[in-house]
Amino acid sequence: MAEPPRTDRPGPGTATRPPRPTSRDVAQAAGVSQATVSLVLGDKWRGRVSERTAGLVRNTARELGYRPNLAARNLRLGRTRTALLVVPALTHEFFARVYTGAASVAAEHSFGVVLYPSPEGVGPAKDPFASARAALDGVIASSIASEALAAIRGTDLPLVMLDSDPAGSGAAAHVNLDIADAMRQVTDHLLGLGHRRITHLASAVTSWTFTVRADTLAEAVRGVPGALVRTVPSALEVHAAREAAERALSGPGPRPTALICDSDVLAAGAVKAVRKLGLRVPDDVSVTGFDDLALATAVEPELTTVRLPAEQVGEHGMSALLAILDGREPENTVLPVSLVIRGSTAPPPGA
Amino acid sequence: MAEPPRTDRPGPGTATRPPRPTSRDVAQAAGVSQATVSLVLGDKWRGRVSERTAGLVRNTARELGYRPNLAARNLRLGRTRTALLVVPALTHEFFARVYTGAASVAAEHSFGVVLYPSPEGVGPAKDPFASARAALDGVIASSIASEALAAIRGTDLPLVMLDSDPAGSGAAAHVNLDIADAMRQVTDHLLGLGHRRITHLASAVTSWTFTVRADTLAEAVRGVPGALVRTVPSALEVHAAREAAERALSGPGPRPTALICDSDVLAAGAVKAVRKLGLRVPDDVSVTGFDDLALATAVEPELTTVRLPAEQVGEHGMSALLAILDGREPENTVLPVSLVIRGSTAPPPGA
DNA sequence: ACGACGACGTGTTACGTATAACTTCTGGCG
DNA sequence: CGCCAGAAGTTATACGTAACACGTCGTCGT
Repeated sequence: MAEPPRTDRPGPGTATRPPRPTSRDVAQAAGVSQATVSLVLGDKWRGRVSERTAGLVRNTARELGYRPNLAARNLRLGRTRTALLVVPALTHEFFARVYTGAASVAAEHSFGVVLYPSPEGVGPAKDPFASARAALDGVIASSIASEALAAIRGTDLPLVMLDSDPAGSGAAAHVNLDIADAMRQVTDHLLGLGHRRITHLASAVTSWTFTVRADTLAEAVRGVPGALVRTVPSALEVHAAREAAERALSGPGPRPTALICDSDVLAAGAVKAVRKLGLRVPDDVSVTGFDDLALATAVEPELTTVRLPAEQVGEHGMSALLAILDGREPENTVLPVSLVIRGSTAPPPGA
Repeated sequence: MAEPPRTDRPGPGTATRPPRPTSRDVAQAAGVSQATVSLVLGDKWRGRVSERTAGLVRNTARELGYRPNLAARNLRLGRTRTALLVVPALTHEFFARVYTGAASVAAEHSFGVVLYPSPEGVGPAKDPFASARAALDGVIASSIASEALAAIRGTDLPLVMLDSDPAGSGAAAHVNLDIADAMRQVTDHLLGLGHRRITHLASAVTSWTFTVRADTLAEAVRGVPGALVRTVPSALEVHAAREAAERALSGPGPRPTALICDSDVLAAGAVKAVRKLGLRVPDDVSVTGFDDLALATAVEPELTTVRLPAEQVGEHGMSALLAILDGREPENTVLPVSLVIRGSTAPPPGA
């Protein structure tokens, strides 16, 4: 049924639009000078313009439907009150939430946020600015390819990095999640339940946040007698994860009793794999996720996972950028995370 | 464990930035006039500037790291190559995908897309432009509150509406999904399996797309002997949906054998409700979704649902806007949808 | 030999705003 | 009466770019 899109043509449509009124038009209509209009509308008229004139100007502006020309203002002021947010993909709920947080703080300060969805992973992402058709005051970047990072550096725009390596990034500020602590909590939880054979279903893309997880996990089990960790990489997609998890569970050697997944998406795939092999979660195999997406409570059993405060990441990132633009000292923040224990983890069978 | 965020202060940080080079700086360095630089870099020099000079200018520009000042260009040209996309919330995968589609078409034409996440449902959303700190060429709006619509009309910016009532919206173009056809396919599928007692788990927000679904469903079962449809509204959230579905399944009268949900999110909640009552999907109760989100294949059983081409909605919307801005006639499009049959539907028990 | 024409550029202007610097007027005070 | 201070505006300018309308050659046709 590959029915083609139906299309038809509407009426005349393109009406000729009258030119937008400028501040000079308002001035003329109100019988004052353009400068006065600018003063009044810019709220800088205290002691410079009489109350009566100010009111007159404001009314005239409203009647004419005056809206200031942003391009002209930006040119005059040399800043745009606009920040660029660079993320791998908006369809990942985590990044959508980061955007939401950043945009809400921005709005409070009359700032805007434009997005540059850098192609996932190592994709081109050569130049965020070829595509970002806006004048920018600063950049907030998350999980970004190094070529893109270089392009940003070349612009000498202030840069805030999110959830990425704090060392040598050249960023003016960092907002990080306490990923190491998160992984430690997950590991402690599983070890405490009695699990010893653990498989780490990891993201195939290697960025700082994922590297830290693997390293922390390795370190956390060191010295625990009998503990054994294996790592299996997977693309961040349910069915890729299902296949990877299936291989991990049915491979040679003793079957793992717990799967630590780098994302709730991977965990959902892992759950499907367990079921497909005729086993049950959490009775036979425990599964943990990461992120606490909406997905985590939509699947069954609901996922034990790490709640990452995505909105806060965006909020703090934007705040840091605003501080920099204000000439203030930005704060490097490390946000705490929390383990949310739900139904996908339990003691291993026979414990 | 409400551990507060740790913060610390980085080094000096705010280095004094050298002023960005302008086209005049490039001109001086290359020993030509600013006009020539503008011609060369604007690719309008064919037959006006010698090949050699053009090359010289381009090299000098690159060496100085020249990037044109967008604000100045926008002021001069009177357009910004920027569109505003108004959506309820980016954290809904559907809208994130609409954005992605719109942004990709925009990028091909050196356009940018800025977002205005209008508070969901009837929220304030008074003025998309108070928050949209960008100069705009046009607006694309989806599922928008009527106050916001009025604010947009007041700006005489060209408006393209997505998935909304084609009648009397004042939009210059519409991109719609064939929602009625979608609901007809769902209904036919379930009726064909033998279902007669059907509950419609509907969205509590009443926008065009949801109204059409209810109307179409009512019409589709008309004349089918014994067919009975009830409607239960719910917020677009898994747990709200679970509770609504639970009430629907355990209420008085004969239990429905099928749940038609207005969203995969609602369907996921419905599945949980069925399970909680000790019943099975699809053996005891069939469940259908809408949207075909990632969620649809993450839950078990995988959802029978309607695939909505979200990216295409965004793409067509942006194309229509570009057409309008070009002075061409925009196309009003109705995109076809398709029913995806997976594991959440089956014949009713005892059929 | 002379005018015309093409090739190659340049001078100049306007876009709409914010603001520094200047003018004008009124009243008050010595 | 003379002068100054403040109130209330206005004039003028710059931000960086794009593009229109000219200039200035050298060459070619007749």
